[in-house]
Amino acid sequence: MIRGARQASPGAARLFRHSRRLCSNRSRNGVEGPGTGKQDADGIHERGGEEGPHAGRIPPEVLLGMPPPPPGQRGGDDDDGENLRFASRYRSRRKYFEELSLEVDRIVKILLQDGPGFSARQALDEMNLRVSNELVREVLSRIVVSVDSVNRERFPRLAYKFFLWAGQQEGYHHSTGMYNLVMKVFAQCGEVKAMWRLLEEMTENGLSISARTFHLLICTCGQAGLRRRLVERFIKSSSFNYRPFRNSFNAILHTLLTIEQYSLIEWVHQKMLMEGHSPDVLTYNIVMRAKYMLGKLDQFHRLLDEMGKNGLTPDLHTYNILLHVLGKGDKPLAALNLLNYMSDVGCVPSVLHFTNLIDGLSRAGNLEACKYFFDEMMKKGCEPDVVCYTVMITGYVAAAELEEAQKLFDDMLVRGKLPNVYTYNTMIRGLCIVGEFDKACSMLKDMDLRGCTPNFSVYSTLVCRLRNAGKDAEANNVIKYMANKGQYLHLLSRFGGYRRC
DNA sequence: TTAGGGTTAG
Repeated sequence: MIRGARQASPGAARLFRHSRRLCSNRSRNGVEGPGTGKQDADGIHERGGEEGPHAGRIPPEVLLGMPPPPPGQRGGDDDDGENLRFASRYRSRRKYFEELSLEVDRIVKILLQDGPGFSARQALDEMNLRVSNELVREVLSRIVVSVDSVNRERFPRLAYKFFLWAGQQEGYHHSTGMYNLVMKVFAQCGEVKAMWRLLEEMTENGLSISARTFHLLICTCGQAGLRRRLVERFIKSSSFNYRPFRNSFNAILHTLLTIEQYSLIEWVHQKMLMEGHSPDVLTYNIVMRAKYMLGKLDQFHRLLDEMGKNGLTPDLHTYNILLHVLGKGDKPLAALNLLNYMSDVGCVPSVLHFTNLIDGLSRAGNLEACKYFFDEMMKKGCEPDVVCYTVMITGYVAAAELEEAQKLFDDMLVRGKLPNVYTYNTMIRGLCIVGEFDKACSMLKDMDLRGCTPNFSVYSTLVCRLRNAGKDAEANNVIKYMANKGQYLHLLSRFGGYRRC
């Protein structure tokens, strides 16, 4: 047993599981199911011993970004040579990734042993590795996904030790992406000062700074004042890799949108105008979304007008937000006109547009219009997907029309659309609302049967609703069910014993 | 990381 691994936290165990995680069948909600591999006494999963086409390693077709050609599909004498070349390339790439994965395993083991009496640096030197971008990225990525509350002091040090060592190897230079990965480890562990030091180092080394760097840093700024200062720094920075200036502003605005900093978007937009940079469609779309989120609908419409006056043509994103706004404002007729207009100007509405509209209408409580557009969408040959179904179901659940919700739920199964964790959560909540607790509980099991791993919210919804209905025994059964599967044990305390939610 | 859509409760 390696030293270091003996005290392995679940995060340390994940360091070894990560490559398998990539090749395992992830559940539809993106939440890991319980590990199925063998475990040793320390909780570190052994490699191998699995069956199936993806056992133990990243499927090469995933890494290659292309599927292997199905046997027989590329037949014909002329294709034989190409098939052979493809197969050979495929095999050599697979071998490369298998070897890479083994090297990463060894490096991780060495890093975990680092401490008094063991120099990880020396052990890494002795490996005589050829350091590549892929190798460094994979090691750092494993650390990123393995950080937890137990190792959050140790892992940044290990990551940085490896990062420093790798940066000193001949023929290898850290890229912006690699700095971002270490920064991500620091961010996860609250090492804010270290992140800023890395930023300085990137600048000193002449590396460009990306929107990702900005994203990582802005998330560490707790105060609005700090966020503004960071924005200013990025706008002025010659190493920020977006030029001309409008693109720098747009990159910043877009990042702010992803972290829901709507007021800051307004501020940056004003700054952009004051500095004389003209907005483009992307700028308008982002700022309009921010205005909508802030409830400033008058300004939203003013911007829309202004956009047209400035000669900018709305794009599919503009239509998306506009349809949602019309739906939320319960304006189905205007929405219908807009959909027709979109088709006329060659921007054919997609399932996303219909979903956005239906979502808005459902929030406005106009289920009749939701159903109308849902049917219209299908008439136009646009197949509703799981999100669209879920939006419709959510509308019916909100109106406590469970029969309709159930019909849609059944319909999506018939049409081969698998419900996901959002859909189940909504159905379970709806069934609880109308007092159908037995059905709600059986739906939880149905999820598992269909390979959809419940997330903690699903359990939480069910437990809280059961408790609020005075069904403490049933609630405890759900908690036991969850615990028996070994899921979310670290969150068990949130249920707070036997009290009501 | 220059883009789109969905749940809940805390």
